Amino acid sequence: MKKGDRTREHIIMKSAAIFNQRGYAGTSLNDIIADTGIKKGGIYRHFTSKDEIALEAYNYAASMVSGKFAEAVDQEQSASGRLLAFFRVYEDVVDNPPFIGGCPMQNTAVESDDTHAELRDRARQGLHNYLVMMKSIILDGMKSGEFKEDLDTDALASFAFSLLEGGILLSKLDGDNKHMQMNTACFASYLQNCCLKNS
Amino acid sequence: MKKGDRTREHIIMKSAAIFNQRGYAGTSLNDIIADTGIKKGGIYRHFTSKDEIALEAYNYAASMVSGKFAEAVDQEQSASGRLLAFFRVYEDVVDNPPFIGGCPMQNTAVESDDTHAELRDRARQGLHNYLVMMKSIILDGMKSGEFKEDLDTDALASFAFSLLEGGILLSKLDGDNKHMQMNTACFASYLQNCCLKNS
DNA sequence: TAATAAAGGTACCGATCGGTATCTTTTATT
DNA sequence: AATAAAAGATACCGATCGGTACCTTTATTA
Repeated sequence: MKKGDRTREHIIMKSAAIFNQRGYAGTSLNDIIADTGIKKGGIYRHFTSKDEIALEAYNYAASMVSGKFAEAVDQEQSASGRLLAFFRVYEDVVDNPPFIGGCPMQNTAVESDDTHAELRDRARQGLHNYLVMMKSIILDGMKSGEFKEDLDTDALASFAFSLLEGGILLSKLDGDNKHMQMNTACFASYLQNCCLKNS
Repeated sequence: MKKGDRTREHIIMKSAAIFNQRGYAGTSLNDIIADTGIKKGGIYRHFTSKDEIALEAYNYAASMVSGKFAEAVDQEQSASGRLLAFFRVYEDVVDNPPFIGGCPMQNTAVESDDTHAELRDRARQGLHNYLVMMKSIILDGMKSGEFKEDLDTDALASFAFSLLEGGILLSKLDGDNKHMQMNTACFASYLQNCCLKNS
């Protein structure tokens, strides 16, 4: 691996952290210069524009989070456990989120939905991927006999993911993990009382 | 009412729409000038800074939404109906949100949590107000016998509000109200199966 | 209607924005 | 070790940023 490639990765990692905390419009090249220690000329050797940095940075941040999701899901056997694993990744969103600044999909969705079509489309694609993952978990649970057979997979996936993202929002804004914790407990009891076969 | 006061309100209304769509960092004074038709000198006669405009604009947008919440809640008699009324306000978040750009609290929370302390504090105060409202509705439902007596009001309020905000996020990002609709249905069935007295 | 206060427009300020041309230094290749 | 290629720093570009001084116009009051 060449020096330049390592530098490029370094820029992406550092700027991903800044973009995920301050947003696209709220991040300037001088912020990136300050955090990477690389001057403007050095940065623009590896990227053609701020836009390109932002897109690469989003990919990096999103892949970090999805890696932690996959890791948490793989540790669980039951469908219920796998759905709840998503919540565990964000259980300490206040002090130890899977990526600094919180959920990249959420941050990008909220900032870019009306302003930056390319970033919004990536967030949208991420959303679809997660919903597909969750629906697949739910379907497995139905096939294995863990869940009732008449569950609406679309509805349950949207429900779970909305609750997760909403919990992240509330806990980050309040500076208190309690909202995530209570949501996780409520979702667990919902699965128990409304989705499990013997309920 | 003097001319200047009307102009000030006009600036606040217009800029509230811009800020709620593009965010604080993403909105420039030239954007406000373009939308209001008032030149910089005219604007700065009524405000001391972009910050002051943004804070007033947030108050305006937030009050618009909370007015629609109050209106929707007042139309319902039961505690379940009142909780579901919050969802109805955002049932067509894609094409007809209570305020253009979506939920001001959500937008402000996500953009300003790491960057603009004053705006973040207003969003945080708004969150607390809504949670208090919801807890009060739940408590009323418990007292009236509609709800079980052992409900955790904090948990149910966080749960409901998280689901609402998460649904707004998903539906706006996806450009499809279905997530809000499914969440509303799921929440209704949760109330039915887990909160009502005879369940 | 004349005087005065309020409101808004014009033109500018220094700072910062994203981006580029060019030069020097470092790295990799032979 | 010599040389070529890659990487990074410096210095600049025009445009736009938020903000202000000052002047003209419009409302308001006497």
